[in-house]
Amino acid sequence: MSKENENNIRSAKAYSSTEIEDSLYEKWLNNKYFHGNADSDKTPYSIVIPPPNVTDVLHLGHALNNTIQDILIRKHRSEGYETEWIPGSDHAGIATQVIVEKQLTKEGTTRREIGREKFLERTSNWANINKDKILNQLKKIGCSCDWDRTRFTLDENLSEAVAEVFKHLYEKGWIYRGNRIVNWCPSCQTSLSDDEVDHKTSDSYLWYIKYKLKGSDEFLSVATTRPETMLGDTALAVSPKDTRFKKYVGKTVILPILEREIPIVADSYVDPEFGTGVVKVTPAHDPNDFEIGQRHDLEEINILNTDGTLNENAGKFKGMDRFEARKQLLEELKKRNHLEKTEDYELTAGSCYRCKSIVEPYLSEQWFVKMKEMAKPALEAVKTGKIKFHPDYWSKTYLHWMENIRDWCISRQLWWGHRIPVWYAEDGTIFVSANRPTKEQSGKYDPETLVQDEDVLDTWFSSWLWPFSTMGWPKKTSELEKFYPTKVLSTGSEIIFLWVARMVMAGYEFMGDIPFSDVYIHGTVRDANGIKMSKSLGNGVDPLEIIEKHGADALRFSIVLATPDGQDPWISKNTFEIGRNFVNKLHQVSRFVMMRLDGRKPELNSIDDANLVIFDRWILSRLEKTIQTVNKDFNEYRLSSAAKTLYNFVWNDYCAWYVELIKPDQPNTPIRDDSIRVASYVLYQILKLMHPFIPFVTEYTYLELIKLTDEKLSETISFAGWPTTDGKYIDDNLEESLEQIQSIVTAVRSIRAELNVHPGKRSDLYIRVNDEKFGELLKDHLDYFRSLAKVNDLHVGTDVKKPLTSASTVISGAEIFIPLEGLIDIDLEKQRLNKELDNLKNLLIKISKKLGNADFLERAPKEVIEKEQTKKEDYQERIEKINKNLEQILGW
RNA sequence: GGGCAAUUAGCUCAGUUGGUUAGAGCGUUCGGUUCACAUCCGAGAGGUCACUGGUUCAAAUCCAGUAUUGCCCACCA
Repeated sequence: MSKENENNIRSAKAYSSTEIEDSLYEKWLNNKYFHGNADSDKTPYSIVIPPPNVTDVLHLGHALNNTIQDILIRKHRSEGYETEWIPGSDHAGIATQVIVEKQLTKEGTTRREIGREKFLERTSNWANINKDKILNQLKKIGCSCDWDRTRFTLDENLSEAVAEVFKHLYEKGWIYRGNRIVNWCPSCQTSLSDDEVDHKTSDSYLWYIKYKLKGSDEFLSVATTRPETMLGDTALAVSPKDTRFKKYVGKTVILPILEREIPIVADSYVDPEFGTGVVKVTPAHDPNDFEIGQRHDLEEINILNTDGTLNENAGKFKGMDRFEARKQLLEELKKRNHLEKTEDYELTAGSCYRCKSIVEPYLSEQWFVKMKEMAKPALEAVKTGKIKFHPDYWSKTYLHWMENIRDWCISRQLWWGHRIPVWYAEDGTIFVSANRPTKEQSGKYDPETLVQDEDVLDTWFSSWLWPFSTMGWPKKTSELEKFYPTKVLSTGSEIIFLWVARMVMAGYEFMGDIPFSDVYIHGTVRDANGIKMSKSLGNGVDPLEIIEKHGADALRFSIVLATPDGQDPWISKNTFEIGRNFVNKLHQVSRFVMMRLDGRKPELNSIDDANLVIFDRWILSRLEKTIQTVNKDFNEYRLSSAAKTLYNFVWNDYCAWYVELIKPDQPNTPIRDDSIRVASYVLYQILKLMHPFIPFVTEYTYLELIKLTDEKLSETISFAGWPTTDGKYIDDNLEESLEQIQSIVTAVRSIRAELNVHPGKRSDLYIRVNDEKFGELLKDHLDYFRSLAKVNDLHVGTDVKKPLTSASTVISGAEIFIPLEGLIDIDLEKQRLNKELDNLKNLLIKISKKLGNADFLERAPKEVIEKEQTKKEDYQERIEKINKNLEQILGW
């Protein structure tokens, strides 16, 4: 061992992540380990990142999601796949624009004042700064993305893809312009998709308004939650089955205040049970009324301006804000005796997911995409298992939505985004083109007179192309050839519809193939009280703070461990201690093993197993089982389980038992050759297995370890390979034997602790075994567990006699005596034995009952009965022995 | 209203084809200056597996219902 290396290993008692992580990451970048080669012969394994919004600073949800992706990528990189993880970010239309507009408001100006061009420039600058911040945060976490292929949804090529897709769908007749009721946010001045509207209940009223029948003194009463919309009423509707109102259908009523004549129609939408059984129909301001209007050919009267004030159709209420107008209108109705009554009512109203304003259903001209046809193959893909959800139950959610899919409103009244590639001539003729059409394209129209649509496309209209637009589509690139389709998409459940489903549709429509075969849905990160973490609530934990304090490895490992498969993790700040402690533990045991090689060469790639003792073989058996379990967990996307499996193997099997077992009983003696070789071999496998989870400490340790060997090994653990297993060392009998030894050690420790024997004090140990074979096993390996049980002289055999004053305990197959002259409190010892006795007696009663049941004996499988029989005998035997020991105590 | 999930120790969770003395980590109690690690080591206490029925020789595990919680979807003027 070199002096420098020795110093490295021996210094730094506790692991210090901060000194190590940044420099390792830089090295990885400089060596381009993360770059996927599109011309490689290796099997591809690719992932596209769910692009974080440029408005987001990294929160724990990102940390979790990106750690998951990095684990999958790193694992497959180790396995020898050509991995490609494409990073990037999303321009996040509304969210970004709202932030910049807020800044403008503070500065006393508005976007309209500074103009489109300036506004976009400013927004773009802001987005670029934030974008870099976010991507750097991903680097801090250790994400092994291919930064050479970093993308942004507004990149030139991605914009080209958007325009191409728009054109393709338009020409296919699947994009159309329609008059539809959209959700309008008067504050953001934009339409919102259904998914962007939050529905919240609040205490409100149900107002009953009386409409006078024309040419009669009769009135029809109508219940409404939004009285101001009556200004846009163009009909009343009743149920066709409602006998009460049959006679009125076809007649007209006089709309109060505006005195407009409107018809009474019959429509099955109306529920006779609700309210008065008569509905006011406002086609321009309610989606259901709009449909009634379509069926009955009713006029659509819009009474609102885009900012939520009332327009000229509102008569004297013109110019008033919608809520003020409601107040005044109600006054007026009351005055004119048209308000019959007012009831308390729990109202559900839509609010803008961003600014929380109450959303207005609003009639406007928007662009839509027909979805029904595209949904068909996407539906099949999940039904037939071509695309699998993990956990599987999310596929139900997906299918349910797909089966009831509705057309997608893709226009947004914003400036920040992909401008709709549509140009209008004065007579309304439409040209679809990203740039101003040329003379050849525009035919008889002068291109200079064409005007581009003012609106931009929904943010998701670029996101849904992400799996292939990031790879260069519509160009035919080698990246597409190599890395499409990707393997897995990892995301939260909240965007299964918004994003996942649409990507599947786009994949089929534009690539003719699925975009990914697996969808991994992870939980939503919650705080210690189960509340969803969010910036606005201020209950978020900053990942960077955790990294600074405990290291990225600790953050990664903790959060994966804390996230149950398919469920929401509850995270508090000390959640991360588990990872920090574990990383330190691994670091400590690595130091120990490397030090205790004492200059000998480790064996890393294979193990000479000629002279191995039981403990060596045991840890190899455990190792192989661990590899198998971890592989299985990975196949099922059970990352939390994989982490837990590794945690237990490293901490319990390796550190607590194996490393303790191989420590010589005498100080300053080298560990026996074969055991330290096995220890270093297993350590090496551990590093490889753990690397996807905790990349930094494992790389650091790996680099230290390979300095000690002459074996030709990769310069980075990234390409060191994934541990293989052929089950060669798996030996259940041997594991069972070791468990017996462990239970003896534990039993001895337990007695000593309960009798308050000082941990440093050694004592003799007598073990009376039932059969000689077990005795031989113990005798053969005395030295190796002597120190664990603090034993001086050890007596093992079938005929060992119990020393006069000794504590005793009984385990399966053996009786254990510890002579403790003068140290034993007789009452305490009696208590101890009686407790054990009671426990066993209860078990015996239960099992006797079971074995006394004729049905059980008749119907249960033979093995089960035999097993129970053996257990019963074991309990009986132990009871007898304890009884004897108790009797003996009485003789003291 | 519809759908999906969850309910196991004080807390966070395992328990994958029914047979375990129902486990882990944290917390808690007791004891520890052993030359890898106090970010540690050893030992202990702590559970009618939400409730009620059913299926079965056998249920934390399967079925039905109830309750509570969370999420998603749709929303009745």
